[in-house]
Amino acid sequence: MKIERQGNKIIITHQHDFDIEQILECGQVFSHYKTSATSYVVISHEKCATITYSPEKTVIESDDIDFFYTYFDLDSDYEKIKSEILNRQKDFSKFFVLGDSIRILRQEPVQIILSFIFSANNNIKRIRNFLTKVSQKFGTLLPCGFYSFPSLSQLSSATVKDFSELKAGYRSSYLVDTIRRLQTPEFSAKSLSALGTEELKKRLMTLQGVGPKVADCILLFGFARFDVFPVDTWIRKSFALFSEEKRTDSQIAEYFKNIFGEFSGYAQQYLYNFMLYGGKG
DNA sequence: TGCCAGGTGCTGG
DNA sequence: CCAGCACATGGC
Repeated sequence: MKIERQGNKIIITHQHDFDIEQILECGQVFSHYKTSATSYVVISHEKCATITYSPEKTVIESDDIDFFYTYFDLDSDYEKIKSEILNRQKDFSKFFVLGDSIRILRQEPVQIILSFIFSANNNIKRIRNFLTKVSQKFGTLLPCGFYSFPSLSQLSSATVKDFSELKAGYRSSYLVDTIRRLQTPEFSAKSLSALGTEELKKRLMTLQGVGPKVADCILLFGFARFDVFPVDTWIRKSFALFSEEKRTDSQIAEYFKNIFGEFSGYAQQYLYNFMLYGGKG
């Protein structure tokens, strides 16, 4: 893979480990828009990037290109990550078939926390539709023509009724309560980043609507903690490919973490993507 | 149409 | 501690 910087652009060629469709459509991010057959717009909090792509190259363009260099995890070596996974389980390569150019995005924690609270027992289309409505109601119209994901201060006035009107259902009160708690000292960015993975998971699980699975997704996508293995309905189904034994979600997570260790989060995302697109046909 | 979706909270044993 | 159930909503 070749990464080139030109002004406010990043140009990627020889794209062995970068496929923008795989990256954006693998269920890790919900605040992006397909603007044409060959372009996307991605929103992270108040930042916006335009991505145009072809089999030969991908061009990322933004007013804050440094931010998106980190966002797309361009410092990480995915050849190494994939080989580490294969070292730990030789026949895992079959799960790369439908997505071997995924990257784990470095997303904004508040956006991830609120998005994944809504994700529980829900489908990706509806999650995206809801978050778009939240952005339109509470966010700011950006120069790129899309709305920002709202800040906590923009959301601080939101009520249960507001979210109910946006069809958040029973999650409305979880969101309101979480928005309030995220503004308290125990959820300051500084105090959270000081915690180890297990301690941070416990802290996150004190939030309404955050159980073990949502907490793992927040750790992986919002805090770049890769020693987690979120178990959702697709991973639960996939476990039949690994063992005939009936296991609980936490036992399934432990099974995979024992194999993949510090690369668990990456392995989970490849397996999840395989099930999501392979399972549907 | 009924089942399912990147599950969680609550309750009873 | 764990199994079982209710839950808002809409995609398919």
